[in-house]
Amino acid sequence: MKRRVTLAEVAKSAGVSHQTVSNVLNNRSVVREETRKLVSHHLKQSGYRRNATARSLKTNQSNLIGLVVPSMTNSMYAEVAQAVVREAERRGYTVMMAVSNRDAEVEMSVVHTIIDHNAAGILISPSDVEGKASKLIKDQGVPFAEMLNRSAFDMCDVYEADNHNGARTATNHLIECGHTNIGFIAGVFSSTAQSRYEGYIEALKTAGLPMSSELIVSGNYTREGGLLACQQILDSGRHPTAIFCASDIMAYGAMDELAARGLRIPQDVAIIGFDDMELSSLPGVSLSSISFQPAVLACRAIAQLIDRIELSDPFADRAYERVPCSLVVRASTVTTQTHRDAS
Amino acid sequence: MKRRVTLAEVAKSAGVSHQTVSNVLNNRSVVREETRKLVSHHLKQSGYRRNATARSLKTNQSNLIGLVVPSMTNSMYAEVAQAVVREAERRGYTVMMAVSNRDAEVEMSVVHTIIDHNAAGILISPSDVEGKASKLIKDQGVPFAEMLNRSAFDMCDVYEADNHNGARTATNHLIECGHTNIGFIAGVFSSTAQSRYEGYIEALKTAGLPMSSELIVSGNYTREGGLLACQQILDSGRHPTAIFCASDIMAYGAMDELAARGLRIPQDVAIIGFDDMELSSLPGVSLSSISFQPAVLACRAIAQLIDRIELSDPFADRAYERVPCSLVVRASTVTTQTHRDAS
DNA sequence: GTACCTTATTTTAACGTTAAAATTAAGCTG
DNA sequence: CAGCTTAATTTTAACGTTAAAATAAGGTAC
Repeated sequence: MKRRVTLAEVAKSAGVSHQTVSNVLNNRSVVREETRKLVSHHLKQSGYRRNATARSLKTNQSNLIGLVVPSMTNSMYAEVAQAVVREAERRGYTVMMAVSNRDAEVEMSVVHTIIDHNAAGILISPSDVEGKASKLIKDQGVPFAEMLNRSAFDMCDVYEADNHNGARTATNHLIECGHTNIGFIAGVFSSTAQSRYEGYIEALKTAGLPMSSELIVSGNYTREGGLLACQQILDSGRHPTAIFCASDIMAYGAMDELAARGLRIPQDVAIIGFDDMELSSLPGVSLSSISFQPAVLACRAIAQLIDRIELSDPFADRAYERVPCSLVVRASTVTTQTHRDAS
Repeated sequence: MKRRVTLAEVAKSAGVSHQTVSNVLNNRSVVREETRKLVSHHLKQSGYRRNATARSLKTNQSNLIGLVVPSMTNSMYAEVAQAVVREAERRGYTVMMAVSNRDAEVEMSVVHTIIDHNAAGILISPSDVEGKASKLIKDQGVPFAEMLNRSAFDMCDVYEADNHNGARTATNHLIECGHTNIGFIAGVFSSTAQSRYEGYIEALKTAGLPMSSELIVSGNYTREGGLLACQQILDSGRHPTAIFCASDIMAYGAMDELAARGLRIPQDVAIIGFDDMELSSLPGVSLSSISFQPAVLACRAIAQLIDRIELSDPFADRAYERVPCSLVVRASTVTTQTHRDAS
């Protein structure tokens, strides 16, 4: 590990004190123009780079931001992570990334580590509904926001999709297509999963349709989980003609199972997902879904978080953004070619 | 920002010196058992957490690892990132994530930032074939490895797929299916793209098939790029009956275009990709591809990097792992149902 | 000519930790 | 019991930076 050039070394070579060099680096107006030029020259020549660690220790503010997501194999979170990382880069911040794997204990641990590194702010998509991690962050006084999921800790900025209305819209779409026996593949316990469940229930109620617990099975936000849930629903003996999946990923698993049984989509069973992932529009997939642009949401969240960090504006109102969802109809719910990709 | 408990404060409350507390924290054997217990108790009670920044400044070693990838919307890199982040977490490291967006200048900038933060090591999937970033990292004496791509800088650990053989296998598969007019959608300029191109060429040559520059078009590793390249190939007037795409993502774009033109896969045009992404196995997609488990590769790369950091073993041989690729045949190249998913 | 600004720069101290040196206490040896 | 060894602890200094205080030089007012 090669030792890097320090401020003191540059100072010596330029024949000034280290503080003057520091002043030049930080654009303090006290420095005489002539001196500034001299020092700048030596800075450039030496290839000097600020030691972010030392700076962070002294000023007690890093330009590190923590990002905690449940998973990254779900391409929605990958998109979100990319949006966050790039916006952070643009504004001079570096992202410390952590994956909680939907485990509350892991989540606490990574949040601790992030705080240990003196993060200036944290963006979290909480896995633990109780909000222990959020409480911890708040206790440590670190600016933060919740994203795509909400924990019981209800005292920070929240950015989420309008999951309830989205789920209702999806279910209504199936009802409008004439389905009366509609299965639901739910997510794991989380605010988002809960809202989507409630939206589904509300739509059924409003339409006066009966609901059956046998038609509601929980997946675990994976393709495999969707497949298993689909199996269970199909084997329930309730003969569903449509299934609403709380995420596209799980819908893919359901499609696997339907294909394996030789059931046609949508003639035998219609399918609609949630998230409208990139690949749902592939011609061979053509999965109807609920769209809400998570990257845009993430971008807003990180931008606002950095604003808060830099302005340290504790009086700004707590943000609560709930972006609208829109229905994307594709071949998995309607047969007429004309309606395909009516996004 | 709430001030955190410091070592000195714990020392005061326990009635010992700060150094003793430090010794307890670092499990130094000099501490008397009785004292250790006393201090441990006060540590726990105060909720003390090590200040990673201060520690890093003093010891000149952080437990931060930089990860630089070209993109994250490509789910292959998302998988890789997840693998790296989780293995790093497991070993007590935190990942600073950066996206270069395939821009050499951005890449240099993020690498600089990562080094500024005193990263203990860096894992990079270089975008710049010249390897300026790799040279910079090496110059700064930071342990690092290249992954999934190789730059001209040929003096570090490299982990990549056997792209050449993979591409040859893919092309041979098409040839064995009876195709003689085979298009190629290439990647952008990179070692990986180059190797895949060479594998394609070699297969054609070996089979004694003519090659045409009109059948070789470069995409940019996006679905949109694949679509445009496919258009160009189909409009060339060379009537290809099969297309080999240097990545699954681009293959998806090609499939979009084929569907738009009403061409059947594989009857009119067969398609094979590279990377075997998760969703290529969806029943409606069924894209034949070349598989090589990037997450496994990434996991090996990060594990080895951490080993190097911790053992600081400069005498260990430079690693060069080139993992084999395997052919996955699906419905996009063969019609018989029996061969589907013969992974 | 002394007192008092203003401007540019330097000196000192501090952030929280660890390494190294110094101190203290206790035990042993001949 | 002087002299030495060992064990446990404390003191000092340092990592590279920035904040705050101190200094120096030059100008202005009366």
